[in-house]
Parts: sequence; structure tokens; C-alpha cells
Amino acid sequence: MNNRIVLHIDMNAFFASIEQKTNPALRGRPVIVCGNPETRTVVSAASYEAKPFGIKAGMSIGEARRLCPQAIFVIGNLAKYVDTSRQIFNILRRFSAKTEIFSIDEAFLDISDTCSSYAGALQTGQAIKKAIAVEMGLTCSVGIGPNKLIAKLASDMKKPDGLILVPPEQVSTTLENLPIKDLCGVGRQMEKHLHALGIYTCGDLGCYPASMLRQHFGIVGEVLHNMGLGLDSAPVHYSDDEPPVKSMGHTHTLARDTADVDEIRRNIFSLSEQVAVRLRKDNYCGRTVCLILRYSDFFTFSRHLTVDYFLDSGYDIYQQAWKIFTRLDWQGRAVRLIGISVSNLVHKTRQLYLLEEFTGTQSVDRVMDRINEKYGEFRLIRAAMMKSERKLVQPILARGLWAKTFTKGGL
DNA sequence: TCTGGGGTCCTAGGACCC
DNA sequence: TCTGGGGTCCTAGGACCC
Repeated sequence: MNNRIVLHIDMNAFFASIEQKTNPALRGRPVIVCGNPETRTVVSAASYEAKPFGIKAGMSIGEARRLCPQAIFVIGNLAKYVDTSRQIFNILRRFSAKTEIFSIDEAFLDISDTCSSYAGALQTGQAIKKAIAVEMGLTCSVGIGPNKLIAKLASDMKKPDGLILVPPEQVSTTLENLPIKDLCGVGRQMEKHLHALGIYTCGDLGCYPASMLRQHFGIVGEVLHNMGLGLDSAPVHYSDDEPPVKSMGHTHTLARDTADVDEIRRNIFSLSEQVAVRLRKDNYCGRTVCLILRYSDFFTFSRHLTVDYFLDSGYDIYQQAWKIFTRLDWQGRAVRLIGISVSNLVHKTRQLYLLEEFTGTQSVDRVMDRINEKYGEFRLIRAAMMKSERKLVQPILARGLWAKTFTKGGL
């Protein structure tokens, strides 16, 4: 672990930059990427022309519009961003096989094997920036350091289009006056707790006795102490040892809060179907179903239910989720958000497939998957997802199968 | 700030078994 | 059994990340 050289690549205003690249009319103008403004949505990304107005990710659309009335709002296209992201990661892998995909627009590279000096690392950083600019027409910030913690802090120091090196001998001076909230892992709550102890900067954190931090925060205290000293032994996890998926889920904020039990039920069903489609597409099934609810006063909670068999059918997931809902002391409160997730996942091997005995609902699911793959997502849906059964059925496509799902699904 | 959606990890308590 | 302790699983919820 000694003498490592780690790079952190962080794309600049990723979603907004992609939109500006593909649509020249947006260049040089304040662009805000968000969800469908007709739903209750927030800012996903802001271009560098919009940031000076105070636009930040997570901000409500109303607030963003108030701060920057001239902004251009663009509905995000996740598929396009994922595709661009893949191309960028392919470029990065040319520079090091030890590339860890950290998020859609961030990656770590361990170049210790191929690069013996920090001067060489700077050249590599420069070459990466050039390749991404020439091949993708996008800019990024690159941070270089002796570990992931320092590399990530370094990439944050100059945006956009930065290249910052923090060699080991400069770590302590760099951290000295850096606010603790800049550390990855220190959020609002932790910041509050640390402030209460008189810890404001990473320098303060490093000086604070480790035993006291352990006393206050348990195992986390140990990690915090190391962070304060700029120490981080976490390896760069490259593709060969990518961690397995632990859960898959969807949440949805309703257009309007509702206390209509049938509307809630339909949404639970619809979300269950969406999760199931993804599970089957990636060959996963799971044993634990989680229902998440947020009431209109923002009180949010979740309830889990584990069964002793594996689920990947929307109807089966829905049944468990509905069981959870009916057991709640709901009292007719208005619901703002509904979520369904499935955990305790296993990846289906071929063997498991052969052993699996398909139930009626499972075989119907597979036929539905094939039709939806061919004609578009959710062209064919179960009757239970609909408001008024018959009139919304997709014509022709659904004929016959709808009747089948209706009877087999028992709905 | 009328506040999205996708995740992960950690903790703590209770049930259950040996 | 008026019982101790360890291990594992399940559940709920908090905090954090992008």
C-alpha cells in the first residue's frame, strides 16, 4: 500500500455539459438538467453558466427558477449519460486497468504500477484530460494523491478543467484549514457532531485524540481520525472485483399527495412491476421486499418482509408489499412518495434457472418481458396497474395476453 | 429550499437456536 | 428451570454518497 499514486477523475457539470455538447444552442447559456417539470422534481445538474446564480443539485425547480429566471430547463436523458459515461470509462482503462467506477461521472485510477513518480502522474493526468476533451468534447477535473481520499479532495480543488497534485509531503498543509464537510463521508449530521466537539477543519480532526473519537463514534471514529491525517488504505476496486448488487428498487413522488387507497395500491403494483423487470433483466431475484412511504408532512419510513423463496415477479413482489401495507397503522394519511425495493439478492446462475420451477405468474412475466422489449417499455401491463381496467388496455398488442394475465395473475 | 431517485453501510434490538 | 452466552437472521431506521 506504500507509495501509491491514485488519480480521481471527476467530470465537470456532467449532465449539463453533455446537453450543451449535443445541442449547440445551449452552449454558453445557463442550463439546468432536471426531471419532468410537470412532476415534483429537483435540479439534477447545472451548467457552469448557471452555478454563479446559486443553482445546486437537489434544489427545487421553483427555487432554481426564482434564482435564475433566464435558465434553460432540460429534461435529463439518463440513457444518454450512461452511454457517455461508458465511453469515458473505456478511455480511462487505456491509462490503467486498475480503474474503479465510483459513480456515473467519477472514477479512481491506481497508476502505481505504471508510473514511478508524481511528475509522471501529472503527465498521465494531462493526457487523460486531453483524450476526454478530444474524443468526447467534455472537460474533467483530475486530482492526484497518495490515496483515494487525497485524490478526491484534490480533484475538488479546481473546477472546471482542473489538474491538482497533492504529493505526500503536502498532505498535512493541504488538510490543515480544509473544512471537515469537504471530506467524503462527513455529511450534515456528522459535521454538526464534530462542530460540537470543537472540530472544524481536517487539521482539527487529525489533532483530536483517536481514543476520544472512538468513544464518540465507535468504529467510525477510527476512520475519522485517519481522514484527519490524510490516511486512507482503501484499495482502488477495479472491474474484476466489483462488489455485487445488494438491492434494487424504485421510488416515486406522486404528482399530488393522495389518501386514495386504490391509487396507492396501483402505484405499489406499478413500482413492483418496474423493479421486477429490472431484476429479471439483470438475472437477479431476492427474498426481502421493502415498502417505503413518505407522508405529506415528510415523515418517511420503511417496512421489510422476508419470505423463504426468491422473487422476481412483479405480482409476487406486489403481493408482499401489499401485505406490508395492509399491516400498517396507516390511518388514511396522505401519501407523498411510495417506494419498493427488493434485497437479499442472488444472481441467477444457469443451474438455478434449470432448477427453477416456473409458476404461472413467472411464465407470463417472461412473455410480457419479450413483448415489452420488442414494442417498448410497459406497452403491455397488468390490469391491476390500471385505473379503469378495460379502456386503457393497449389495443392489439394486449389482446389475448391481457386476458391471460388477468386470470393467471388472479387479479 | 414546499424539498427526486438510485444506491450503500452501519447500528441496535428482538427472535430463535444450540 | 427462577439459567448464560454466542451466533445468526430479520427488521427498522439513520446517515451518507452522487
